[in-house]
Formats: sequence, structure tokens, C-alpha cells
Amino acid sequence: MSKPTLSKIAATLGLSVATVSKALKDYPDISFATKKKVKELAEKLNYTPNSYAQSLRNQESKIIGLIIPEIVHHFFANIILGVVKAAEKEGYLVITLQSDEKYEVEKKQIELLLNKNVDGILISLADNTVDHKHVKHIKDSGVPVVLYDKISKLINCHKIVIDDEKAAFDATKHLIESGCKKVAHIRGPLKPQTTIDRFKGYKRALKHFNIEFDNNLVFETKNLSFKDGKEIADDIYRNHKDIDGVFAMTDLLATGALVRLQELGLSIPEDISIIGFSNWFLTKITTPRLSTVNQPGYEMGEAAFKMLLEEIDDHKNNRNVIYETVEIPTKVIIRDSTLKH
Amino acid sequence: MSKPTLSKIAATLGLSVATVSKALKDYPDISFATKKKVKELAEKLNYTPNSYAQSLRNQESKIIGLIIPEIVHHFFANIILGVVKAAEKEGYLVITLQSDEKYEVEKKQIELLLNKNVDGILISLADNTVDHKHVKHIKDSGVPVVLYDKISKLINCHKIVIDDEKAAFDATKHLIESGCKKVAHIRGPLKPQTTIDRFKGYKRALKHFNIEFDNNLVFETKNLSFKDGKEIADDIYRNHKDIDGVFAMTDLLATGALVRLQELGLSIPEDISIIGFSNWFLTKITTPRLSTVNQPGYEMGEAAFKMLLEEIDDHKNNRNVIYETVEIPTKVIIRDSTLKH
DNA sequence: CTGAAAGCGCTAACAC
DNA sequence: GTGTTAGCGCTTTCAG
Repeated sequence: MSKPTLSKIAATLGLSVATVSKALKDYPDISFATKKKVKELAEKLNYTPNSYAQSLRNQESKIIGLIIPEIVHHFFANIILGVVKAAEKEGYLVITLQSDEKYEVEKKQIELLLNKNVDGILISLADNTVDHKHVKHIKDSGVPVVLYDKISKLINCHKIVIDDEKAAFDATKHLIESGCKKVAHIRGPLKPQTTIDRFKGYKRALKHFNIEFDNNLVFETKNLSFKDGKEIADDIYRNHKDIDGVFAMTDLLATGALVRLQELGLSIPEDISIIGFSNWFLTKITTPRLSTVNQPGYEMGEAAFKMLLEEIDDHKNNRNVIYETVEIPTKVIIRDSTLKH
Repeated sequence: MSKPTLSKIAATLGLSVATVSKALKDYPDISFATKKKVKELAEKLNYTPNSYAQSLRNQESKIIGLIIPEIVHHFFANIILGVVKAAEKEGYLVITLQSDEKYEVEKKQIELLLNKNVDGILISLADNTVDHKHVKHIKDSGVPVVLYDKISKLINCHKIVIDDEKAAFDATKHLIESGCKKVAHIRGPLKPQTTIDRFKGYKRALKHFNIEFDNNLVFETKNLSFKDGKEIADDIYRNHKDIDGVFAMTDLLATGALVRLQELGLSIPEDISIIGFSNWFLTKITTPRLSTVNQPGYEMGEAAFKMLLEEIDDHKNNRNVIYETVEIPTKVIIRDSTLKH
């Protein structure tokens, strides 16, 4: 019951291995009769080419690597799905690895993937990744690489991102246009670019509506956790009664604030509007349902794979590539935690 | 800048390919001096073996396949993570594919994986999978396969499961022991085994406490959705005022019921206790926080990989295997939606 | 202690 | 139209 090979088919048919190979691939210089014979037997034996041999011969595996900071995560899981489905459509399979948001792990995993001779690598940088030698190393090895979501401007390659600044601008704009006069922002720690960009978008929206920026209305959290959201809500309730709108940098923070403010007796959105960010699953099941910004993970994954494939092809054909950064559009999703206008 | 190979190292060192290969693998019949020379040069050139060639030669790829019904799913994402991390530790990489809970897709993906000559396959059967020829085909191809979570008793292979019946028994028992007199059950559609087993566990718990089973207290839903949970809650409120405990077959159903019952003015857990199933992330952020049953995805993934690896080894060494079914223990997690006792 | 040689299964240039 | 040959890079047996 061992796997049929070209040589076995060749032997039973009294042909050469080369002829069988060509027959199966419909080379024009093989007679119709031979092709028929070969294909029939191959079919009957359930022949499939040995992929190791093909890879060795063709120097390509039709496998790509995907490094993701956190697999158990609504947004990132959507990215995985987008990549996997897009890849499958094009005959590629995906090896997924989790970097745990750690530079050291990321580095090791790049080596694993490179040693496996994958045809390309998709990677979202860990938050604490500052040095980029490891990504450089991928490029030096002649392996195409595409950065998605958390990128670095210092690396020259294709990139797939969302425009965090614009998305945050839109979210804040929605709050203001729906009637909020005093809009607070719950942000994350200083470092990652996403935090900075969303903060910038918030500020730009205020400016756009001629509202003076007030640093007392910006609340910084360490963990982006549900609990952090609740604590900020306490602070708002006690010390900033005049706040009537909150743009939180993640849905989890927003949900924490939403839950706590209601516990404290406020009505949402009548007393205070809240909008989150990411459109996580949980936004659909809060009471009231949370307005948010859709962060299109699936589409990003899809786009990232397509760009990678393009580069793989360019690479095979020795075309030189001009690196692009593609922005996937976001959209404000208005549910019930903000006022309509 | 092309990849160094054994023959390049051999050439520059004036040795044969065979010697270099053996030196790198510390064969005892190579002199220390030669080993040193070879290793130093390999190190310097950053030599890594070509994995295609190794695979072809050794007939193994150190890659396994993982077929999962739904990637964007808290429980399944945890399984992926468990598999990926356990595999990485043993030098294996994981190709992940999503079957969309469809038999046809499942079948196609098994072929993809088999054609890629993976060393083994991990698969959770789609809900609508009834025929098992495709899994049989894996075994016939001589590729180890382990079933996890959604299994079939008709297939003879290693399996990793939780004891749904016992878990449901424990959940119901907790409700009864904490004082509930009339315990309802929200269940899913008839087919999947998990639904059946959890229903059985519910019934056994009633029996264990000498409570008569009442089919009017069993609510069947089609989609296991948040909305379904809400609708059942309406039904309970209108027609079954005496129900004081609910065991829902998923956290989402439980959350729907919890939200709706509170909207209707009931206090939880004072008027009615609710317990869910799976310990999804969302259970921690409901108000009150949802009691549930922990479904250990990470551990299942880990265990599934370990079993697969064992079988891969057995297979390599021509040991014949006795198939086992391993149960990963679950645990009732008491939070605030059920009474303490 | 080292190397020659065979072979894993497939592809493609070239010869016949 | 078909076959021969070489080779992808590595491992391992066997001879020296």
C-alpha cells in the first residue's frame, strides 16, 4: 500500500519516468495515447507527486510562515483566518507561530521558518521589538516578507496597515457630531505606534471642531484591561462629572467603562456616550451594545497574503519590486452606546 | 549570498560531502580535528541543512496538519495555541486549516495535507460529518491521525476529549447544591454528540438528587447564539416563573439569558441562577460575572499533539499502537451568577 | 578515520 | 514522441 511514484507507473507501463512526468503535465510533445494511458493509471493508483521531491527540485514549498503576537485574540484570529483562506485559494499552506509579543521569540521563530525554507513570511512585530536585524535577515536570505498591523517604518518591505489616526479621528468625530461637548480619551501605554496614532486622531478631531485639547481628559492605562476600564470610569465619575463622551482605545476598556458607569447609575448614551475600537465580538453583547470602530482583520490577512504572493512571483521572475504600504479602510460602527445624529 | 550546502563546505575544506555531513552530526568515526574545522566553517557560513533534501531523504517533514472547525473562536483558538506551542517544543511546525464545520471542506483539506506529506494530522470533526471515509483514508495512507474534541466512536485512533456528560453533571449539581429547586436546561440542536452528552449529564444530576425530569424545562435552540439565549429568557419569564436555575450549554446562550432576564427585572443570582459552559473570555465581563465550566482548550491541544507525536514515533519504529481516548478534566468555575453554598 | 556511491522522487535540457 | 541524463542536497552503507 506504499505511495505510487513516477517510476512505478513508468515501470508498469513500460515507459520512462520522464515520459510519465511529462504526460501528467500535458507536455505537447507526448502522444495523446500515452497521455491517456498514463493518466488513467495514475488516477487508478491515486498518484500524487511527492511534495518533498518537488520542493527540492523546484526550490519552493508552497508553504508560507505566519508569525502572530497572540493567537487567542479576536482581531489576530481573524487575520489568521484571512491569511489561511487566501493562501488555500492559491494552493499555499500556512504555518502559524505565536511570538507572545516578545522580540526574542520572534527572532527564534524567524529562524525556524527560514530553516524550513518557507516561500515567504508574514509578520506583525511584537510591541517590544525595536531592533530589526531579524527581519533584515529574512530579506537577506532572499525570502519575501510582508509586515502587517504592527509595522516599522524603518523596514523596507510591503506593509498592510490600518490608518489608526484616521480611525480614531472618525470615532471622535462621531462623538462630537452626535452632541458630545466634553470628550475624554482612554489610551494605552506610551510605546506602541497604534496608541500614539489613535491619540493623535483624537486630538486632530478636537482641533477640527475647534475644541480645546485638555490633557486632564486623557486617561492612561497600563494593561488595556477590562478592570482598567472600570477604574477609569470611577475616576471619571468622581472627578470629571462634565465628561459626556468617551473614546476608548480598545473595546475592552470601553466595555469596562460602560459597565462601571452604569453601575454608578449613569445612563448610556444619554448621560455619557462611549465608543470603543476593534469591533470585537463582545461589543455585540454588551448592554447597550457598544459603538466601535471596525478593525478588519480578515481583510488585512487576505491582503497581506496577496501582497506576499505577488512578491513571491516577482522574486521568482527576477522582477524588482517597489515596496508599497496598503491601508485597509476602517469604519465607525454606530450601535447603542452613542447618540444618533 | 546563496545558501551554503554541504558540498560547498566540503569543497572549501577539501573534504567529502559525507565526511562533512557526519562531522556535523557528531558521528563517532570522525576525528576531533575534522569535526572542529567543519563546525567552525559551518558556523561561520551560517549553514543550515536544506529541509527539502532532508525531508526527501528521511521521509519526514517535521510538519503536522491541524484541521479546526473555526479559527475565530475562543475555545478552538486555545487549541491551536496548545498544539502550536507543544509542537514547537518538539521541533515540529503546524499547518492550520479551517473546515468551516463542513464535511466537504474537511475532506479536501485532508487531501491537501496528505499531498504535502505531513507527518501527522490532528482533526476535530465537523458537526455535519457523518461518513468517515476521509479519516480512514488518512490511516490507510500510513499517516498518524488523532481526533480531538469532536470525535467519532466509529473511528479507531487516538482521541482527546472532555467528558461532557460529567461536566454537565457537575454544573447542574452545583446549581442544585446551591439551592435551586427548578433547574432548566438550554440545549442546542439534536445532532452533535456534545449536545447530547451535556443533556445527559443534566438529566443524571437531576436523578442523582431525586428530582423528577421535566421536559418542559428543556429549551432547544437552533444556533447557540446570544439572541437565542435572550429569546429563551423571554419564554422562561413569561411561561415558567418558577424556574430558579438555568444550565445553558454554552456561555453565549447563558449570557443572552442573563442579560435579558435582568432587563426584565430579575436579580441574578437571587431570583434565578445561571451557569454557562466553556469559560469563554466574555464570562469575566458580564454583570454579574458568569459561572461556567472550564473547557481546557490549551491543554487539549497540548495533549493532542503529544499523542500524535507518540504515534509518529511508534509508527517510525514499527511498534503497533493501542489506541487510547484521553479525557482532559473540566472544572466548574463559580463566579457571581450562581449562589454560593 | 575518510570517501565513494547509491538513492530519496521529481524535473527539464537535450539527444535520439 | 520518447528516453537518457544530470542534478536538487542530504544520509548512510560499505569499502578502503
